Amino acid sequence: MARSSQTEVAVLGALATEPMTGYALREAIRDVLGHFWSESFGQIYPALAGLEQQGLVERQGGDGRGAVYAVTETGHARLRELLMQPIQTGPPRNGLLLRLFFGRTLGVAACRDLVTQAKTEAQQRLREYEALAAQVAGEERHATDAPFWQLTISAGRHSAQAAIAWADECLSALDTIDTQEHTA
Amino acid sequence: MARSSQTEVAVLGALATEPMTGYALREAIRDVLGHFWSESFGQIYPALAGLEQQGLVERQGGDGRGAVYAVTETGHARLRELLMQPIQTGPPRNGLLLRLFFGRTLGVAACRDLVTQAKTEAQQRLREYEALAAQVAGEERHATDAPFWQLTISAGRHSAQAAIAWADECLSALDTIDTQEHTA
DNA sequence: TTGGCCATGTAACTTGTTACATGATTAA
DNA sequence: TTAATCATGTAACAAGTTACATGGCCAA
Repeated sequence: MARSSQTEVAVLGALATEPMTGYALREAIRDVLGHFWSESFGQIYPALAGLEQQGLVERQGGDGRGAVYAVTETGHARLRELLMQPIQTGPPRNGLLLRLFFGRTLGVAACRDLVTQAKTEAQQRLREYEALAAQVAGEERHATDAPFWQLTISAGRHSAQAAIAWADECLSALDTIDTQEHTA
Repeated sequence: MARSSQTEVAVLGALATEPMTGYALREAIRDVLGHFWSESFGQIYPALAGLEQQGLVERQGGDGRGAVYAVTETGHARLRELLMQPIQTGPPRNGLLLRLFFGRTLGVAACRDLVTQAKTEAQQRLREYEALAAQVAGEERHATDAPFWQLTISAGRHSAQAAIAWADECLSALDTIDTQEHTA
C-alpha cells in the first residue's frame, strides 16, 4: 500500500525491463518514461526501500553502494497485478487553455503569442518523437519491448500533431476576433 | 503569494466573467472549466478568503450566507498580471501509456482492452465537446467570451480525435504483435 | 587536488484531496 | 416534516517537490 501504487508500477516496471541501481532508475524514468510519466527523486528511493522490504525487489551485488536492484518472482506477480488495476487519472490542469478561456481579459495579442509558442513546442516535440522512434527501432536489446514502446511514442506523435493543427485553427480564429473588434 | 497563483487565476477569472457565490464558483469551475481545469472544494474557499483580504474581490449583498463575490478594480489588474505570467506545466502522468509501455508484462490482450476502452472514452468526450460547442454558440450572454471559449472546446475536440486515431493504429499494431508471437 | 558525476538518502515544505461539521432554505 | 439542495467552512491526511547532506570514484 503505502506509496501511491502508481509509483510502484513505474519502479517495478522499469526494473523488470532491466535490473539497475537506484540512480540509474531515476535516470531511466526521466529519460525513457519522461514523455508520459515522472517520479521525483524523493519518491524513488523510499519506494525502492518499501519494495525491498516487501520482498518484491532484491539487491544484487555488494550491499553498499552500486547495488543493483532486480525484481523477484513475487515482484513480477505484483507488477502484473498492479498493471491490471484501473487507471487512475489525475484532475486535468491545462494552463494554456485556462488562459485562453479568459482571453477577453488577457487580450487577443497575448493569446496569439501563447498559441504560437504552444505550436512551436509541439513541433519540437514532434521532432523528438521521430528521433526516438528511429532509435527504439534500431536497438536490438529490448526487441520484445520495442513494439509496445512504439505505441507510446505514436501516442506522443498524434498528440503533437493534433496540437499543431489546433494551433493553426486558433490563430485563424483569433484573427477573426481581432477584426470584429476593430470593425465593431 | 500564498495559494498557488494558478488557483487564483481560476477563481479571479471565473468571478470576472460573472460575480457569484462561493458555491456557484465551485460549480462553475467543475462544470465550465472542467474539461481542462479543476480545483478541489478545499482550495476554493481559502483562496476566496485570501483574495478578499488582499482586496482583489469583495462581497456584495448580505455579509452572511449567499454573499456574492465580485472582482474589484485591483482584482482585474491582478488577473491581467497573473494571466501574463509563464504557464506552469505539471509533470506528465499518463497511466494508460505507463501500462502500455510495460505491455510485454501486461500481455497483448489486456493492452487491447485498455486501448479499446480509451477509444470509447475519447468518442464519448468528442460527443460532449460537440454538444458544448453548440450550447456556447447558442447563448447570447457571454457573447464576447464565446469566441475564446470555442478555442478551448476546439482543443478538446482535436485531442479526442487524435486519441481515436491513435487507438485505431494501436489496435492494428497489437494484432501484429499477437501474430508474431504465435508464428515465432 | 579539484571538479564532476555516480550514488544514497532525508527533511522540510507545498499542494491538493477527502471527509467532516454545520446550518439555512425550499420543494415534496 | 423530511429530504434535497444551497452554502460555508475546517481539519486531517495524502502526495509530491525541493533542497540539503554525505561520500566514493575518476579524470584533468
